[in-house]
Amino acid sequence: MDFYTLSDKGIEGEIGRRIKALRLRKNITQKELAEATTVSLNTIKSLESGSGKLSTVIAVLRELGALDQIDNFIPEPSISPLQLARMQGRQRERASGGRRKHRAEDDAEW
Amino acid sequence: MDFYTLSDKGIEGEIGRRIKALRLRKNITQKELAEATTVSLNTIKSLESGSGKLSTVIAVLRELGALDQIDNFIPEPSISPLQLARMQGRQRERASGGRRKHRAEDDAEW
DNA sequence: ATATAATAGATTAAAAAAGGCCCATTAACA
DNA sequence: TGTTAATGGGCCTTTTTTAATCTATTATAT
Repeated sequence: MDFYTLSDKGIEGEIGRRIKALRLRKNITQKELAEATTVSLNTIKSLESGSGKLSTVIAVLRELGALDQIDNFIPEPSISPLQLARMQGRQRERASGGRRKHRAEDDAEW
Repeated sequence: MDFYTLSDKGIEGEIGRRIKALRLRKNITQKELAEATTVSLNTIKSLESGSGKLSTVIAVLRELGALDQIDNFIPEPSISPLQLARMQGRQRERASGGRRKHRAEDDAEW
């Protein structure tokens, strides 16, 4: 599935559908899920239709036993040897290049 | 990394840190990211500290070129042959068992 | 070493989500 | 087939997020 072909709204909807599918696979009702996560039934409904807070997603995924997926979601970005060399081993804390007239094309170089 | 050992707040923080790391890896400032996603600078700050809406996460991940990760995040749940048989091929649309006195232990059977 | 851009934090108002409640529809049970 | 629990949608109030702006700190380029 290529999410880049979808609009933001489209992606939200797809995520909602998948969460619902996860819940149904465990045969849990929205009400049960709401009670288990201590969020309201309304919030579960909204989430399954695509809108909600990040914290809600996390609470629900925990209850559905799908928390480990988050690791793939936003993986710990690894540092390229090239960058590591350029920065003498230190981690960059701020984006930079601001004082340049024309910012160099972002080097996505690896 | 085992997210189940973290609290919800802890996970939110970790996600924020990873998004920030993704941004820094591309050497983009918060301001630039805000303009590119048409969300405010404030919202980017908040997101990187762990709070925000699902829609904000999506917009930011799109801009950072990490949208494809969502597929792993909440994978399309596959149906087990067992369940498929029980339901005569139809997809379940509602959780059930509600009319039972004591709900059977959720069969996570595959 | 200095200058400055990047970032964190705080405040106020507007927008959206969350929470609680009610009503209508219908999938799934018996 | 009849019953009813599960779900969706609306409405209202409370809480949280977003947005805009300002101040303070400090990493980074020169």
